[in-house]
Amino acid sequence: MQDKQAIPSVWTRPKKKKEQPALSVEHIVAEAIGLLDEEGIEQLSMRKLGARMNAGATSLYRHVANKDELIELVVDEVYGELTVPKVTTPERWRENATEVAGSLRAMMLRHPWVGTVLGQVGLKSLGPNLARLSGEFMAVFQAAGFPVLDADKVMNTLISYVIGMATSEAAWLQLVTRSGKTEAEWVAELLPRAIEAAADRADLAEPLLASSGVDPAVVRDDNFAYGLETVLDGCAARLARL
Amino acid sequence: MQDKQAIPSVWTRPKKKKEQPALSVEHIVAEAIGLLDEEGIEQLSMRKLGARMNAGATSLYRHVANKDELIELVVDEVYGELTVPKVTTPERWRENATEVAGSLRAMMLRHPWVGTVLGQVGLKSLGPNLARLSGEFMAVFQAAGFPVLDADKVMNTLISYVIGMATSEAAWLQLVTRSGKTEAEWVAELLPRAIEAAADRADLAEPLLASSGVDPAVVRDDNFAYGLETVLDGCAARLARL
DNA sequence: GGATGGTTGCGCACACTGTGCGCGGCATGG
DNA sequence: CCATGCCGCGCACAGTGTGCGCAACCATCC
Repeated sequence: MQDKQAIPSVWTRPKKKKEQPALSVEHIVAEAIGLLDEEGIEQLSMRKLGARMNAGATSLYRHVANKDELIELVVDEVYGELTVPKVTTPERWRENATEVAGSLRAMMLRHPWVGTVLGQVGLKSLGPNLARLSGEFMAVFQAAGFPVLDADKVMNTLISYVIGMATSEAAWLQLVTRSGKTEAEWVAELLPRAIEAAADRADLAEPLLASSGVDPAVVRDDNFAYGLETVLDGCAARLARL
Repeated sequence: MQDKQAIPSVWTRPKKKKEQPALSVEHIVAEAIGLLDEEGIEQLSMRKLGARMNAGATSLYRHVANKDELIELVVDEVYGELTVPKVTTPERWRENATEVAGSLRAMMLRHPWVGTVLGQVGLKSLGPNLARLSGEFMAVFQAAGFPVLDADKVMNTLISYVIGMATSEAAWLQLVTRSGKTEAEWVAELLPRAIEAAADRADLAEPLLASSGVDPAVVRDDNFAYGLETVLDGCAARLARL
């Protein structure tokens, strides 16, 4: 146990310093995202994060007020992965909205912990990235012809759908990957039980059977696209009604 | 410190037993919901829950496998508060869907912690109440004329929207109530900062200003209703397109 | 030069968490 | 009457977020 340098003796490397970029908010946030992607939200602890950066747990508190603030930073950072396409022509609002919705969903599936965390960070966060995004996304709907007040509500509607859907998908995905089995194995295992549970209503089993052979990821993609089209149809109806 | 009865002496009430219904799964779940409603999710601990029931923390483990299972039970229990109206006429599917969406949102605002927890309990739960509900809700859309496969997807779309919207509302509500201030005070305080942040895009401030004087709860109700109508319009379009 | 003051990393400690283990009392059934 | 099961509980362990104060560094100024 004496190997811990109680005294920085002469031959102990005085630590060239700066060999590591040391700690910084950006670095901490980046490593936190890495840890979250690899191990999930409930495995993120300040101690573990510190260890991953060859640092003590409490050292992080020099750069981050507390864990909640860290999470706010992390969430805004992943929002930064999203980009809203520049509005080309007003007629293309539907393609633009589809693209934004798709990239938001993709981001939430890439970082499955985001969904579980969104409910906890209130709107108090509204980091710079999210602020920029919502502004750019608003522009899409305004260009489409929605008045500002409507554009705001329509945008929230679409985002709510995507977040709701993707959160549920991500929870499922985390459950699957944590079990070690593949998604297809999981549904194959769950399917007979579900069918049995709905034995009295044979029709309820039909959607399950219909997608029994297909790649579950494709099924999820289709379901998402179906709902997205439905919501966009609703937006279009609103737009037509002026 | 000797007051702890190391030995149950004769004059120590041998505890008439059964004076309390003691511990039971139902009782535990009910108290957990009470604690969650009062203090929020991060304040729920087995020790605190035990104390609230005049019991030790670990006593609960006789009836509940672990905290995660408790939460699954609790979530299914609050799903039990929802009721799906009996299908009257197929034409009334829209009213029926509106009613279900509204009661789901109301439940999630009554129990603001539900949203934060939904992302964590995967579909692994699917307790009896949720199973019953989705079956009954499916029936509404089938009666409306949707084929089974479409009814399933349309239902998921609607639910995703409601959950996404209500989760965000609930997070905001929890933030507000935890601060002690009223919702109106909060927005009044936040408004100038938001307007300043969007100084370069004056039109972005318009939605904020438009609702500056109104009761925030009414604004939220309106926004939810607006999005709900939009989604239902999309469903109607799908139905018309057969 | 040397002193000074601010910044950074860290060890320690505290209050708290979920939960496995085993004890001792209780109710029931033979 | 004893035996068998159940139930509540105290103890203990590993792990958490985080406040406090020390030690080492850096840049600045006398």
